[in-house]
Amino acid sequence: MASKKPTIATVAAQAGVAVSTVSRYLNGHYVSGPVRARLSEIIAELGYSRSWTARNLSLGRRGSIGVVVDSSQDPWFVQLLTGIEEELSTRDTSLMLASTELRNTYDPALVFEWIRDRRVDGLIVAKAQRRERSLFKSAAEVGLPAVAVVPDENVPHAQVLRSNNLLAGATVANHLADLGHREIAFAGGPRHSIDSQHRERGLREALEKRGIRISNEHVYSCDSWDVEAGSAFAEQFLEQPIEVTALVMANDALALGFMRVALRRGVRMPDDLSLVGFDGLPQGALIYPALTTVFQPMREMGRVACRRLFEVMEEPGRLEKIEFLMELVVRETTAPPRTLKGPERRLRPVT
Amino acid sequence: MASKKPTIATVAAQAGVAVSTVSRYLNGHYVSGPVRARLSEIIAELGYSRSWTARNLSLGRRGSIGVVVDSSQDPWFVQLLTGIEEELSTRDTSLMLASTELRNTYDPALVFEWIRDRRVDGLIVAKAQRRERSLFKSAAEVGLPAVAVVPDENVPHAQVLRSNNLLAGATVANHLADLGHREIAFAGGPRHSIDSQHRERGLREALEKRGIRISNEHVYSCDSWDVEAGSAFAEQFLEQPIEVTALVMANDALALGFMRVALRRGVRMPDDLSLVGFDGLPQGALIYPALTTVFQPMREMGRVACRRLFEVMEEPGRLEKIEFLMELVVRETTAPPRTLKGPERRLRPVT
DNA sequence: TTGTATGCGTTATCAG
DNA sequence: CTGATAACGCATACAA
Repeated sequence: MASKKPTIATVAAQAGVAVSTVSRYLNGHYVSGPVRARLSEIIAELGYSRSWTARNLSLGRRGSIGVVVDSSQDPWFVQLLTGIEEELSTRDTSLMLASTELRNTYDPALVFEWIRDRRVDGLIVAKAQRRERSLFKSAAEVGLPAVAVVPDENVPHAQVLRSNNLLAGATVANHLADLGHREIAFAGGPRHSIDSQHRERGLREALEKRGIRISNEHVYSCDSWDVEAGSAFAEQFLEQPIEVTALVMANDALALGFMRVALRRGVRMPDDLSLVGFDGLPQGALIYPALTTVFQPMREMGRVACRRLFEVMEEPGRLEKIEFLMELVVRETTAPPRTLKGPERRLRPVT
Repeated sequence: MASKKPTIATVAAQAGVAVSTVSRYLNGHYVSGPVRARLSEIIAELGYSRSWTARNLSLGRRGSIGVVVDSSQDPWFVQLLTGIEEELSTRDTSLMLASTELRNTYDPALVFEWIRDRRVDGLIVAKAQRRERSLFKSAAEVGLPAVAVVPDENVPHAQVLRSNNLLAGATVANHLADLGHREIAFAGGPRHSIDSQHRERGLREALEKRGIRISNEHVYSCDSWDVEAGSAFAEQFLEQPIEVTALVMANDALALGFMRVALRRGVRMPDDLSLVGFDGLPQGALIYPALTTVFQPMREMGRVACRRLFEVMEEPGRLEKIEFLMELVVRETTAPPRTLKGPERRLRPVT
């Protein structure tokens, strides 16, 4: 039973050198060969390891970063988190989580506390919206580095990681056009969402290049980005005969919500309707039929976000924008359209 | 632009008292009324807030706890994490995440480092298995408090949170019996899993009380707990005509995996087969048909795990076992069995 | 290359 | 009730 945890002083005494020498050794600064050897030996023997708290205090840092998101339950976020975790595991840094909607109502108070109290060395904010503006602002005011991952908004005060939604939309367009679809609908997220707009625009423009137009009456929008909104949309959309052969929804969550209702009402995908989402959530692959989607490298984004944050923490540097490409993942909800105009267009509601 | 961040000394000077007095004020110890008032005023005016690093150093703690799990992607874990987060947000404590299977292979090295280096004040280990034994052991050796959340194993050195799987199994039994099922199958998790065994036993015993026996050839087991294993099982199980009217799977992930394959092969639930899982993952409610399950209060367990950990951190206390009840959630995959023995038992594979 | 001295911001101890 | 002062464990100018 070790009497007490050895400190740098214990090691120094044992080795007959000054603590500063040990400190230098620990940090890989100059120490003579013999001393280095002796130290390494003693440290091993003592089972010494330095105190991160003391180190942090001395270095004037907190040793932890803050990660902010609407809800840590979000499957999208979970992927991002894994990336962050991966990067963090090599960095002697812990993380604090803040779900701004932890209790069903938006409450960023905790994050503001972090900023005010300098509780964290940096901030990663996922999917920031307009309401997060003031948060970035106060972070910037106290010189706290921040990176925004796929913010659906202009973020003037932070490093920014984005996906190329325009290209993503185009990818979908080509996929559907290749399959032979010419009647296509788009259901966006909230109207003001830039991401949604980009995905739509990418889709439309690429479609137009191939001579396909999305008529305005086939463009819809949902009030939020979540599964429920997708279901609500489906209830409406499926109320009347389907006039298109493919439906593109602005993200996977919406699409998943749509699918549940559609399946329950007897709409078969891709037979009666091809469906595409965006994001590439693992969930989409676990259901039947598996959802065709455009994959966003969330995990890699998590790693990069973290790395970039550390870069800026070490030396303030310019604000950067980093862009990621999304990649089409064809699964089971897309197929060539069935001969249209037949009298037997199916839509049999479940009793 | 604030010249520098005010420290406790700044406040003390400004108020004309000693730092120790300010410290006492901060910690709610004895200070006279007038001083208290003056201090509160000055602190507000200065925008002072104390340094958590310094505080931690002085108190000899790390200010962060470690949370260990196979994979932080696990939807079950995500629920638990939310509970932990909730509790943590009131506690000036951050968390470190360790996924022991972050890189596809089991590697608990990081956690052992935490323990050796005393990087954390406590440990929450989710779903510990036999392989985590040594981890709890070394934590105990250095006096690091640990709590195990639904370990599938005996854990001698930690606080333990469990669910009553026996009762959960019985709940399912009664539900199915009430619906009129008499031919029931059970597909467990890994053979050595205690949880799986308990769920099975609870099911069997309650069923037997109602005069229903599960024949041994209708008891299966999967190699792991995940979706893929469920799918693999389905491929086998559905190879031959279904001989039961209901199937109970040992958790939701397995059931979800089963469903995907079953649906693709044209097996309809609950028409052709009733299906039940355990855990109550949100995912189960988002698909069609929604999965009937037995809900485990993961989020509350997260909160309790965290609270209990803090209790033990503050004063070592005895090892405790806390038990939670699971609750039947009837959704769409269970219904009365269709008249059996008809010639028209359906099993139409998709081409 | 190494040692000395000081700072990091708090808390706790122990006189007053 | 309040004020010095010593930890807490490490890093880093600066001197040697």
